[in-house]
Amino acid sequence: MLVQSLLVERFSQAVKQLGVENAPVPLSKSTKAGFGDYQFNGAMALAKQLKKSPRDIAQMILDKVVIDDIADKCEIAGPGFINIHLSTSWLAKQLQLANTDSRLCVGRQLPEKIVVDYSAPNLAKEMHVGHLRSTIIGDAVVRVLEFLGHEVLRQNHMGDWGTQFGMLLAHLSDKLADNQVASTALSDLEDFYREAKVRFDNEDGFADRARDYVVKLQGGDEQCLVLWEQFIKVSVSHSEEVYEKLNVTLANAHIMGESAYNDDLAPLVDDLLTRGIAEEDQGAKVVFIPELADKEGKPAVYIIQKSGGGYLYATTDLAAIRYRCGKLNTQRTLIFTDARQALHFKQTEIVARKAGYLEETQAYQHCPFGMMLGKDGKPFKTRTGGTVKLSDLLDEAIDRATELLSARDLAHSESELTNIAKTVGIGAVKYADLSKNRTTDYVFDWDTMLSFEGNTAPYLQYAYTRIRSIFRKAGINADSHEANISLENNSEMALAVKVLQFEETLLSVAKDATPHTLCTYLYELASLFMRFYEDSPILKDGVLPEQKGSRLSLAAISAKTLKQGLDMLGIETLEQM
RNA sequence: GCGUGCGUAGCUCAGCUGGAUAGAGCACCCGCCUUCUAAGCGGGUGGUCGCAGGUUCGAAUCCUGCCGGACGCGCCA
Repeated sequence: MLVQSLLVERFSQAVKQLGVENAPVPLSKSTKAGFGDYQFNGAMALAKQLKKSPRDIAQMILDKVVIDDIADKCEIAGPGFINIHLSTSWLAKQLQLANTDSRLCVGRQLPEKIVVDYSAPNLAKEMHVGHLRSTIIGDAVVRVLEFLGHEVLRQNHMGDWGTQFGMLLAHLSDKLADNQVASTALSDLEDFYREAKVRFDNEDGFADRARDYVVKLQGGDEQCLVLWEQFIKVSVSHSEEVYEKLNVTLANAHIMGESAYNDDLAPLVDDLLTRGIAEEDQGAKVVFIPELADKEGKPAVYIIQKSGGGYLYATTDLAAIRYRCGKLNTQRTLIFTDARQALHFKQTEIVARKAGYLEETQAYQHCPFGMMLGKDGKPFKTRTGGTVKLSDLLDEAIDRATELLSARDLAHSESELTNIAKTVGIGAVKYADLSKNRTTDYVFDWDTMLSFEGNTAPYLQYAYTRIRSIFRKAGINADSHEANISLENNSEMALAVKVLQFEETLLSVAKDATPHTLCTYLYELASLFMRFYEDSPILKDGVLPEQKGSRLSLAAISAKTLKQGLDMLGIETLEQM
């Protein structure tokens, strides 16, 4: 149900009848509870044009607008606002429809084929907290897009082909020669990387061997590839552990690492050269981009092949576009990486469009996110200067949840306790990250990240368990409870309006790739449910049977919406906590 | 130097196409558990929305300039 669109439609009809063509119809949710549910703000803007006072115009619009079926009353307020109070019976009817529909009356969009490129860890190292954002924001967007009916192709553009692999492979080959097994040698990737780096910097001849390995690897040397595959296999299994713990939908099948495009790099450079899009400059193959010229008219430079012959990530990303937009024929590509790469993707898009790898109808959307900073405002590091491993953060979250749970006197079994701690802890970490606007830098703080109070995932999960508990106690199946709804008090009304705003929230998330708006929505929904819960008793004595049925329906649709919404954030719900 | 994005309560952050008295959470203060889970609810303290102009009936939001710090700008990804 798209309430706002419906109202916009009605009001634009009315405005048209005033003889104004193409006037904007500024209509939005009301900013305050006393101002109705939605407000129309267009009367003021029309005052000059129609040479009438805004309040008179508001009255004229009210005379024309057909809205009696949706709204109980519309009133003119202040300079000429029209405050719309939705009809209680209409709201009740919409809620009932949603309550009996498995999709909560959220429509399916015209399906698009969409590639979502996210997570993309560097396989040379272990995943650290910085990878959290790309992974879970991307995953949430994927889930929303799929729920809305799109065909989504997840692609994990893993960093599995860089220069640093020479060093790592040289080190690994020595370890294996010492009869070590790859999985034990690589049990801690951070340590392994550090050891290799020390040797690279200090040990005679090691750096040369490392460089040799790079050349051999990119040249397709058999033995070298075997070694590489062992390394990748162990490293990928590390990431998979994290994905599993994080409840992320990324799987093995979604891996499309940098190496996957290796064979296409040389032909791609050839193609751009022969078509005159790229040229040689200072020994390198480059594309000049006049669209991004500086003040003196000097075009930006986009290097696709180094003077030594090596390829860069620009080449790989162009190849990725060729594959996704050419072979897979997708209509939209979403890429989640940090904001520092914004210029690179802008240039990549320009070049790809010029070369025709990207058609005009194909959208290419870089979805940047800010850096994670420490409390001092500098890039986040541990006290010793290293990064925080993602798996350590998640373990800490589960530990703190376990601690909190055992301090409570609840009759949970050991296995329930483990499950609740995991669900709450992981949920809290994910929500802390997802609830922030992704585009700006943000401060990492253990206590904020691992808080279980206020605007957090546990709050949402708790609201859900409260509802489940009511149904358990009443012995009623929440999924099949469809009693009539009648909205009688303010908290019921407010909750009802919020429930019906679910679909417009999802559309906004899908359009802008911003899951934090879904977080805000769910928090407001849960918050309104909590208020309803406090002042509208359901199972207590003195509640009339119809009232009980209606309130149970309201609780049921709230629970379904919460669960569905949390599911799209990749956050699990619980029956009890 | 040029470009991108940012500056909102003590802290962490929302604030969509300009709308009425700028909102949450945390922290702090005061209330609320013999009846649906207190990971909760109600109330309170706390703001020159970086500064100065401009556009507008109306600006945290749009434009310009300045200040502050962040990131990026030819062989890393």
